[in-house]
Amino acid sequence: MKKNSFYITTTIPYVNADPHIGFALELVQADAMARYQRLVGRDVFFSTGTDEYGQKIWEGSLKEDKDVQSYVDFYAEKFLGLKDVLNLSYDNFIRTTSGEHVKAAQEFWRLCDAKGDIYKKKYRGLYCVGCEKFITEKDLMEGKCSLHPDKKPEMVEEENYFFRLANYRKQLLDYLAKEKAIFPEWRRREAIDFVSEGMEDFSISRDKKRFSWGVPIPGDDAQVMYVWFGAFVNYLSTLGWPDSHHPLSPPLAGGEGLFEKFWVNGEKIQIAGKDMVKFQSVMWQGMLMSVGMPTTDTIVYHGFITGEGGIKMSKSLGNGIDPIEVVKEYGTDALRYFLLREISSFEDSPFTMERFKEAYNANLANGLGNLVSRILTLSEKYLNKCPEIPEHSIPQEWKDYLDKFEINKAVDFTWKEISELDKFIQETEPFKVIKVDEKKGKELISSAVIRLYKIARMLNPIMPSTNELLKKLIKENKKPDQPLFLRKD
RNA sequence: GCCGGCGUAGUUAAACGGUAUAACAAAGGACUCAUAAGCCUUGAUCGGAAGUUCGACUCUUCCCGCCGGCACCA
Repeated sequence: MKKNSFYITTTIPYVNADPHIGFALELVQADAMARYQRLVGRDVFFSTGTDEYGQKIWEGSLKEDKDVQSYVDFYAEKFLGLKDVLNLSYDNFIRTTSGEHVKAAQEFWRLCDAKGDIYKKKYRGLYCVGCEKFITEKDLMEGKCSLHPDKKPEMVEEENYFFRLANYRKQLLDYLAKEKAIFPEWRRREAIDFVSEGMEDFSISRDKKRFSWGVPIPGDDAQVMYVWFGAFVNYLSTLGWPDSHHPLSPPLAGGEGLFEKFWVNGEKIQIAGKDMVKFQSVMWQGMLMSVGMPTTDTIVYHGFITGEGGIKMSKSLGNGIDPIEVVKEYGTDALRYFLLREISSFEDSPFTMERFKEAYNANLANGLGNLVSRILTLSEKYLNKCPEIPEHSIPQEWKDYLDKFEINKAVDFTWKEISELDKFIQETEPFKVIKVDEKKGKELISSAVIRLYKIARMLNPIMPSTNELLKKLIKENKKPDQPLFLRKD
């Protein structure tokens, strides 16, 4: 039996660059799942936000010669702007620099500390004065820092706080033994391997002497929280934890707050990139175990968007795609369509404008758009009003796909219906029948309209605006004034 | 090096121990309600080699190529 409350989050990106297409994918996937769950009648809370603390941010602000707060405000604004660009339906946007979040992160720290899972330990590592940070083997070139070969790396010792992740090895393995813990299923092995192959405690603080842009640690002025530790807590602070009364929502019926309703009693889903497995499915789950909170039910990992031929997108190659530019030219729903259907839900997929245009012309202009014109032109001309639409006509197969997070398959299914409806018109020829047998012709047209409405319903999570427009046109029995999707040449 | 994934028509993908399933692109055809759209027809011997089997794209081994993980950069 499914829980009625459904909670879904994305990861929160670092605000040191413009939003890229990969994060747009994550947002749109989460949004589609949130809309789907609402469609089937569940109570949904969908959260996203930005991670604004940490060394990279600090360095970024110095580079742009900006005050760090105005630097993060500037970039956070861009991420907030995606709400309109991508037509997102999130319920809250949490910034890690917000007062509520800082408070929550500190409270979480206290709970872990009270449990005895936080301790101080000396950390020894190679420190590069040029980089002003610890460097690892990978950064070394012939024993010297690759960025500062003139400066000799020093062995430096620093005392940090550590989290006793290793205490939770067994519990984590039990957690990861559940098939539902990770989607796609085969990524679970990666997490299990990580836990069983000598997973160690991890450091959760940084010395303020080096940088201070982080959440202050309760009871220790000399250190700030390491970004990971604090950032994870956004999944709780966005629900108003630890306060039971969140400004977003007055206490719910029965005195239950958002945190209780969604984190304690709801189904909890996180969406993240495939590089996050050990962070989200291991460290974060270990932290939840420490404070005795329920773990995340399922974490769904998507692949990366690449350039032509599976090559990583990068500025130097100039093969990057700006989601905002795509939306400007093709519209929000076209981008959502492409991300949710043509990009694999789980694996890496290439995104090029050429590919995008082909998919747009074939499936949106020639496919959906043309079908809508076809049917509504006939119905406007020959029917007095919209035929009666049956209440429940969402196919179970479509729901099954979405329940497994196989968004592309759900969209494939929808497009198969579109193609079959095209064939139905081709074969039954209502446009001819209507001239010789009015009753039969009207029946055929009505049946096409009803089938189109069913398709419109399935568009709800994928292309929300198109879904609304289409339902409206069908109800009003009007053909569109302008093509839904103009062909691009 | 170790662990895992991948390599199928021009492209993106699917399937299965018994002679390969689609979509897009391309070419040709009959039609016309529609956005010169839609419909029909046409192509791959499955990265390479060997083996198991009556039979392998599907199982095993080796090789080649690509990708991810092997933690504190997020």
